[in-house]
Amino acid sequence: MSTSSPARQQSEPKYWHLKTVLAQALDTEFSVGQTLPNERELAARFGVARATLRQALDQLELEGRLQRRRGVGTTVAPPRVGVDVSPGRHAGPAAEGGAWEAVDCAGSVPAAAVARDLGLPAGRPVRTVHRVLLAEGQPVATEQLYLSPGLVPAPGAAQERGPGPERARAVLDRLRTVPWDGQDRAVELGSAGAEDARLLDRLPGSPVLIVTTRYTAAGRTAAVAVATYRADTCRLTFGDREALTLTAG
Amino acid sequence: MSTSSPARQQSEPKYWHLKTVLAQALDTEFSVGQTLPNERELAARFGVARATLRQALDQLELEGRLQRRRGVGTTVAPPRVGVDVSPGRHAGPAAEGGAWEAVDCAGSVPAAAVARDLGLPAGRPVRTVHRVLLAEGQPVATEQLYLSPGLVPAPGAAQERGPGPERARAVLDRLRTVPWDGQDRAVELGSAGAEDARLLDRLPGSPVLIVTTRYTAAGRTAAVAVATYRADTCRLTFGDREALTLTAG
DNA sequence: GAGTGGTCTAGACCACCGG
DNA sequence: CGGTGGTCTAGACCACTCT
Repeated sequence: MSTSSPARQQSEPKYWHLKTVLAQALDTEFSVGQTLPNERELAARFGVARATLRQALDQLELEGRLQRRRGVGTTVAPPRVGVDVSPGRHAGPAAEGGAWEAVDCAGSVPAAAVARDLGLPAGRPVRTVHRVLLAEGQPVATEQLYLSPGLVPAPGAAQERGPGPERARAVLDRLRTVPWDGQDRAVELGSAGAEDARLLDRLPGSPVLIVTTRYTAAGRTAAVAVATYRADTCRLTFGDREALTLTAG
Repeated sequence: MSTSSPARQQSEPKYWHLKTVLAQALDTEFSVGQTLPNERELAARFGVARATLRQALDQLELEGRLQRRRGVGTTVAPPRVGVDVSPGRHAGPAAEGGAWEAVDCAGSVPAAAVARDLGLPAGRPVRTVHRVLLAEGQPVATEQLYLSPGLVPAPGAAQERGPGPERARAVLDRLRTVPWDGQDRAVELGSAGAEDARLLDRLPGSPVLIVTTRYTAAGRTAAVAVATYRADTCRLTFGDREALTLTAG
């Protein structure tokens, strides 16, 4: 890192250098949860425009090192929480650990790609279970579980009238009786929609990890789960590494 | 989308609405590979400042719908390519599909977290194999494979003198003879460092998916791979879904 | 109401790519 | 060289949270 090294690349952006300096400061001069000086003061201290400082903060937030809340301030984020997303051989969508909390069950129109996976025409509503994953008391993921028609019997009048969470749990119970063949998963980067952002206590457009799981039963895709994880606070784990199973790490 | 809907949320940001409009235009009026009007013209056309337009484009690029190249322009991106990252029971780090290309083998200092996984003191260099994953002719991921000392014998003088790729392949060959117990993986969001960005043909700071794999042999972590995937162009798949195995999907 | 981060503007200049 | 996206500025106002 000596400045005397010859023929360095031309013009390192200010925000990049700023990010490096800030990252080092976070390691040495701040502790988790501590509040940083406000953006206007930081910008002045470093002699840059606020927009430039924000570019550096944006990246640090993306890497999960900072947490910003409007009206409150910027704090040093704790290490990302590990969330186990292992396939688990013949487990169905309702067989996850106990941290998922059923929210509601209703009909909704899946995205075109999901409808295709289910072998249905686009635009048609299907029974959908909505769940939220809590880690350390905070919601870190939301999931929409789209069910193939006829997978579970139509709900009785009793459950249909009940409150949302109760209806959802009733459907999940029935899903446990389905003989599942297997599943496959995909992870990609996305940005939170308005609804997901609200549930995750983030701003719309925040980066999220989207996990799409296809569950197969009787030789075809019978359910598709689209889970949206906060990218700033979550690390998805596959395998037996230290992940939150019941209590937090 | 009717504006007459009552009690909508207060003040939708301009860039958010802009993103929605652009996303729809991409679906209906543009085809993959097509070049969009330049940013100054788009901003003028929508009656916003260029910075605001760029905020919308940033999100669309994050979602993998656009591809921007300095000095060239903004084009409509093809669908993300699926990359299989399935664990594969007792496979070692050298047992992947044929798309990985060995680049070099040298000594390097792993990050503190990696050193801890390997049971080594921080700051100590270890033998490291560097690989690049090509998909459709383009590099989409880079990987540093950190090896526990003593895992493979010191290289003979012949390989030590050879060019980088040859040295790397020689080490990978030796790794295939190691009896591996298993592995576990974690996926998280990060931003590309200067070196990774160069190899992936991206700007520093670009969002990447970081896959950390720990390989165990003889009951302990004997190798750690840190792979960096372009988040804009890659979808990581676990399972038997349509992923690129030999040729592209 | 005071203070924070989020949005937005209208410019300027720079780095890079292609012809 | 001209045109593109990338960086940067110095402001302004807004939405939100807390007191």
